[in-house]
Amino acid sequence: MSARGRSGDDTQQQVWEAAVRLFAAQGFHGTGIRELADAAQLSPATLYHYMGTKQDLLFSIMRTCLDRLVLAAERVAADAAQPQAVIASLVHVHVLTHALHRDETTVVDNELGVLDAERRATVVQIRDRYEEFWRRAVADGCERGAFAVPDQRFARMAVLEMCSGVAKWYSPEGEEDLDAIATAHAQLALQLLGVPAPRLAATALPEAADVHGLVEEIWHIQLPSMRARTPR
Amino acid sequence: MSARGRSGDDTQQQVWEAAVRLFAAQGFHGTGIRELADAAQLSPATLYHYMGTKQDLLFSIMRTCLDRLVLAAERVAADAAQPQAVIASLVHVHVLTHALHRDETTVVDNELGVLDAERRATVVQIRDRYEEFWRRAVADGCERGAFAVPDQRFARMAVLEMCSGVAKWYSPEGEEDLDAIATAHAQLALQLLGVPAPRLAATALPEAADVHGLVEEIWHIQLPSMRARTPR
DNA sequence: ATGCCTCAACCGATCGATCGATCGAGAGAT
DNA sequence: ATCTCTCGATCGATCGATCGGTTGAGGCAT
Repeated sequence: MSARGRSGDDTQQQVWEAAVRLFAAQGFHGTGIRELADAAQLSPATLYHYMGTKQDLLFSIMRTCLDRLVLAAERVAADAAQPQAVIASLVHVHVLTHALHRDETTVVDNELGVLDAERRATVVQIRDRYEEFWRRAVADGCERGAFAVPDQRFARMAVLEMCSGVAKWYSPEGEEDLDAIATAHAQLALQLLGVPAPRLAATALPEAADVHGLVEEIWHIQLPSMRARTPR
Repeated sequence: MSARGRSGDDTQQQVWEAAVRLFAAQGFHGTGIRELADAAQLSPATLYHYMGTKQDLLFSIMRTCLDRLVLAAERVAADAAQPQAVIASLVHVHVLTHALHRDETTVVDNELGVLDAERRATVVQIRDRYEEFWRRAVADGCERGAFAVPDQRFARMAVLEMCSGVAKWYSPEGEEDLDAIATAHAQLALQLLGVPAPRLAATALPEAADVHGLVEEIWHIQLPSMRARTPR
């Protein structure tokens, strides 16, 4: 299928990984074409065969990452019924994936301004679709009296920011179990939303195994068997 | 004091403002020397007289911004006694200043990786000193039984992220009153920290006027007289 | 099997533009 | 006379992107 070398798919993935790593570490404008080509083990000219322009590459990264989030949110929202359960699942998925893909998160969050107006609008639209799931979950919980917040918009942005922030400090070398982190953040999110302590204790948090299956399918990854998925 | 033109202090400030605006909008590497000089109404050579190297300028911006935050946190921590009041004041100051100086916040948060190792370490050290005030406030509240969180570190990072996030969506053209936003976030932070609703209602939130004085002094700005500082 | 064709994969060389930074010189104030 | 401030001109390096051209595997007719 190819002339001397890796298959196209392998190369495509190497370009993706190199770009995400370098863009996250040094920024889009801080990463040169030659540097990117070296990291992907290609010549600059060959790199263009795969990525189009540099901005094309950035755009495809952002689009892919956000599309996956939207897809996951659709599934979660379709499954769970109680607003608390929806929030808990959204938080679990968000925290899990943002911690596992810190570099992607960094790129999506920091380099939006690099895109031209048209592409930025496209990306923002996908992001808004994602946030819409959170908006509905918060509004739903408030209507049913499950949540109590001074302002729904503030609360939504606060929960989103606090979950995305995990990508800024999480390190896989740390001792914390990822599911424990996700569960703790689900609890913090529900507390932020004004769920009283007694009712919080009675809330059934999502099964980690269910979330894992969803994440593994959409992100095409194999989660390491995490500790204590089914306690002894 | 100068040859034909503004005074040195004025020029310095114009460089600061141009740099903060451009670095925030296009990133450090995305902003050229000539572009920066144009925005500050200087020639590229004159620009170097004021900023040193480009990275010197970035470093001084970050240092100044974070020093102000630390100074404000020291004052707040010295004034208030109850952990709830400390958190509420920290949140109020943080939200107020991050909303009023969105560009500074963007630069400090996004361009840390640009600095060389030594300067980055210096900046991180100041940031850590700031976060230490939050750590103590959370720990204090937990020890006294005022707060209830699954993990103090997670809670601290969550509150910080949610407050900083205001800079990402706040617009001065919006209808919301800044003090109302800050107060709402103080309430959300206390809820996140597990303060039960009844006790929260009984908590005295900081007087907006006090916080305003602190902010005006440290940031050298004049806050517009805000609506309903003393409700009729 | 053999020869031929096509096309994705790949690259050395190089384009014009821009990058960050510096120099020496001049202008004006003290 | 000295010092601060100003700038046009220009440095070498690097930028993103494109060019023409080589390679070799897979398909096809013989």
